[in-house]
Amino acid sequence: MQTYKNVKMNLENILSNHVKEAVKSNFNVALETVEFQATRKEFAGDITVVIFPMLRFVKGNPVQIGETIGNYLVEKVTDVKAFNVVKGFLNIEIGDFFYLNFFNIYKANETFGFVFPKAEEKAIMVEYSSPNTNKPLHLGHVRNNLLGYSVAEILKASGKKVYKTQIINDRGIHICKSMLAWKHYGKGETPESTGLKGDKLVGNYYVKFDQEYKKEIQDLIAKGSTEEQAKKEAPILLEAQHMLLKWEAGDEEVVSLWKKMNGWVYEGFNETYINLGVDFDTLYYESNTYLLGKEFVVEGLKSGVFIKEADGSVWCDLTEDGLDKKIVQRADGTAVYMTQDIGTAIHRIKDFPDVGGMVYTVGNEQDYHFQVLFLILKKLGFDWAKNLYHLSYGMVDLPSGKMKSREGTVVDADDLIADMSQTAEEISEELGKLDGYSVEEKKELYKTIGLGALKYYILKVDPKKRILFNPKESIDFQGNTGPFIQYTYARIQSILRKSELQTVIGTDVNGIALHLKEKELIKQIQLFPEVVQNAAENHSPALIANYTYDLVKEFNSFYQNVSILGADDPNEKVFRIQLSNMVANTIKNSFSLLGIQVPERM
RNA sequence: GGGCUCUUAGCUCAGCUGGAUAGAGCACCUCCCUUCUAAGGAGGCGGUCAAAGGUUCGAAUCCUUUAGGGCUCACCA
Repeated sequence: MQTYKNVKMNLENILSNHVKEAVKSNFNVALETVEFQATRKEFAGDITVVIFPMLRFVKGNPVQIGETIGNYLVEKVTDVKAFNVVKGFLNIEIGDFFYLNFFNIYKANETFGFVFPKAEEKAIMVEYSSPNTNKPLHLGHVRNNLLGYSVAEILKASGKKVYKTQIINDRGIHICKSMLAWKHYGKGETPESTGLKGDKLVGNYYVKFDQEYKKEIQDLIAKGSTEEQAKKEAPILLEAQHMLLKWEAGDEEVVSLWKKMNGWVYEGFNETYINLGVDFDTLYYESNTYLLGKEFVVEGLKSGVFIKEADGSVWCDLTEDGLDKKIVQRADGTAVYMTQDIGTAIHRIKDFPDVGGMVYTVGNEQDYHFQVLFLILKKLGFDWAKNLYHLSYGMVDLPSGKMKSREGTVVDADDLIADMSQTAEEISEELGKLDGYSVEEKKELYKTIGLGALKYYILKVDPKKRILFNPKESIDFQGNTGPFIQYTYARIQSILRKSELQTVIGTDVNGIALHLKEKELIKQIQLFPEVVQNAAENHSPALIANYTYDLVKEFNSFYQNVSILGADDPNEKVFRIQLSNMVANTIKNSFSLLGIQVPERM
């Protein structure tokens, strides 16, 4: 397994200088860098020096150069036990002491791989979720939430202070539509009276509006209107537009209905967030921020970043940067989407002065929007504008194609979570697992497993790629899946429980000779900090997911081929038990970055 | 049409500064439960890395062109 080619274990740091010295003393050339990679499994060795890049500076045969460096290292570096050269690759074998030493380091540091935030470093604000308040969350939001949450956790683990936030789109014609339909057809229904989740209830009225709207269009067409006319003139639509105006004017009745229905939605959303295991440190509401950016339009005009047209509209000319001209304020003086986002960004920095950058988790259909937004903020002269990142992700497709609310092919988030638990239950029952557990314990476990499957299935894919969400495969528990990894964790816990029952004698770990599988495991664990940093830099939970899978595969192979509790030497037994514990610990830490829980038994 | 982006095994995906014979899972075929949890392990089958050029000692990876898919180019959000 060779997932991370650029292995930067401590080894690399140790060896780098020695290799440079070897080249210096033998060839009288000062190298700036040395290229390392993990040794392929079919060759003996732990780490490999690539000789090819040196050929530009050192003249000669790569094999001979490799031999020379290898001899030097064996002689001078205690950790280097042996070497072999294949073509331009110098494979170095490391002594067991290095691994045993790492083993002792890890034992003393349970949060191995996590970095604590430095006080002087700026915080990062991560925005995700950001739904409309007129309908329930669906599969697309699930991807957004999981990605945003996970990236926030990964950034934390990499040593950043993080604020999680969202902007709630609580304003606009869409919520008026639900309100209107509820007023006309709702008969005073509430979540309590219907037993429905608030967001579901409001969503139903949004659908109801659409149905009535369509009916009215048909009626108008029957009476002789064109379709285009009818779409614009349907009474219910006009009423909704009127309602929006009243809302903006602060009409008491409209505002109180708006507050009531949005309140229902928030309660419903919260339930979904709790089920998904995501949370927020601070919230922003569009109804509070939509007017914000305007003062900076004035500033931008002063500094010449923006230009006012004859009709009064304000523009930002980005043609020199290869983009278009972008409107930032309408002729009537009202704010557009872009203005609002400018205002919100500035507002956030004012609220949290320790924030020095932001991550926006928003679908890739808005790539252009964010490119423009970031550029405008730079032009306005904010120093934090260079630390903005659009965490852009692809759509979630179904085997039947795109999700379309009109065609009823939208996968509801709550239904999805419930389905996953249900399937976890069916499979577990069939396998006869968990016999003798209480109903509550089982229920909890099914949820953990079902959610583990869902989260892993979504997070293991590179964010920028589209996901094909195949319901059948997403609940698969074999192979590269969340439950498979959870299962391995649970199995290790079982080993640890059993090991407690046995009297374990001996703790002298230093005397033992390492099995190949044990070395592989330790190497994989050693990569963890590097993977976390890499994932943080690339904003990619997929790196964490695939790393964990590799680790688990490595462990399973170990588990099947090496006796843990039945080791001959008591010291070896202790070592293997503790090594298993290290693996479990790493799985747990790694999965916590994906927001996935690990069960003690399953 | 302009811009951005994706294309790797039958299917779903890894492959991170260019390195050794391109890797997993699913599916299909062989083996392995009297041994710490078989939701597991060992192996087999399966590839023109969309296509063609170029750069390089070396390209799935970088550059150019082409084909196909997606997104986007509103005084909507």
